[in-house]
Amino acid sequence: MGRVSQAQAQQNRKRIVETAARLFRERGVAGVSVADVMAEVGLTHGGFYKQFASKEALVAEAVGQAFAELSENLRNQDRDDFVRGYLSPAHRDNPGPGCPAAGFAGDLAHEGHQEHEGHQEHEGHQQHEGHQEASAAVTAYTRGIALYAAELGSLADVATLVGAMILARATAGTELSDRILDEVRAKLVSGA
Amino acid sequence: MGRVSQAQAQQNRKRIVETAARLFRERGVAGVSVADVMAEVGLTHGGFYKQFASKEALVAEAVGQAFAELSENLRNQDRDDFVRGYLSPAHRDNPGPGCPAAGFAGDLAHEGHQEHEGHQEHEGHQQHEGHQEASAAVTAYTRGIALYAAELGSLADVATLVGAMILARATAGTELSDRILDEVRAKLVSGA
DNA sequence: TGTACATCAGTGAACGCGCGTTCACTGATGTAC
DNA sequence: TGTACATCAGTGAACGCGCGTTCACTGATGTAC
Repeated sequence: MGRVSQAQAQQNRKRIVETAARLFRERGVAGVSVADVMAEVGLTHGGFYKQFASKEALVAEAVGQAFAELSENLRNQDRDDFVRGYLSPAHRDNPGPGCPAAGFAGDLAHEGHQEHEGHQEHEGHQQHEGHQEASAAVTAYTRGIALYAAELGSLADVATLVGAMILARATAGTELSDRILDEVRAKLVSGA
Repeated sequence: MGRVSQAQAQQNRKRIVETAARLFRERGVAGVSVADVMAEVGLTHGGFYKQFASKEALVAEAVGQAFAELSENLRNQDRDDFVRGYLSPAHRDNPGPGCPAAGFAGDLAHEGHQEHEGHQEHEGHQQHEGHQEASAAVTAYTRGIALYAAELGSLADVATLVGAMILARATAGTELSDRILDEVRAKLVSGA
């Protein structure tokens, strides 16, 4: 296939971000290759770099996209309904369209720790005082968490929800997993 | 170097597990190669498979080791002290000897999701009904969480602690990160 | 207690594989006239 | 409105690299006598 209309290209780009946002939450960033995302959209992997500078850049956009979806969700239901849906087995077993704070946490957890990929010297800046600029993905994530807390009213409750979902997923298939959801729901939802 | 005494070999094995338990928490399982672990211990990577069946087996042992360390920790101080230490910037910035529930969560989060590594057909069992046996690492993790909850007295509090730590680490370097620790501490510790 | 031999922990090179990224190429789109 | 040409989104092969794992080899350890 040769060139494609600007409108089509723009739509393809959008679908790449949306698909990545879902796949990354399902399998983790490391578990999804650029080729996987492109194939799911129906394109070949080579064209990816016409739209994005790197996989890392896609991750950052996907994080932003996922939090935008969440924000929509939060505005369309009251707190208790949201919390009940959040702490459901359905949400635990279907992370694709689910919470980005829980879905991306594992991939960003170790971002601040030196030893990672190439990175090299990163221009002359030589901020060797351990300062380390945050990646675009981390910045998007942080903004998302702040927004989350603002809409839910409590930063501690966000931590509880996200912790419960991460633990419920890590222990999925066991009785403990269900108990986590139940006990936290009992604590966060007034009427049950 | 040729053969080594059984005592020495046993000690080497132990050091490999302890080193892995620390490095995995610091940089994530994917961020630490078998060669990294062996080099840190002072050995070459080839010998690894004389002691372990695979990297996956090491991960499982490392998870068990880390939870054993945590258990020791929990028994040696009262609840409020533990919680205060847990929600400290020191713990956030130094995950190596820290909480395994938070340190390994990111690596086990997507274990239950089909698409992973080779895995092949895994013998004739053909439990294709989506059942998927839990990996040894997930089993060790689940046991650890249960023990954690038992010693802390509340599964919901474990979720809150772990969620707070994961979010604080993912947002490390921002003002929000400190706020997470402060607000959750205020909620979980009676005397401030 | 000594001696001869088998064992096997550790070495270091090599293998396969997947993935992020690059690149020459294609041909429809967009634009200049 | 039509024609000529430049642009550039998408294609598919290829590159480099790191990592998990394997393997022939070494030589000190453990054991049998």
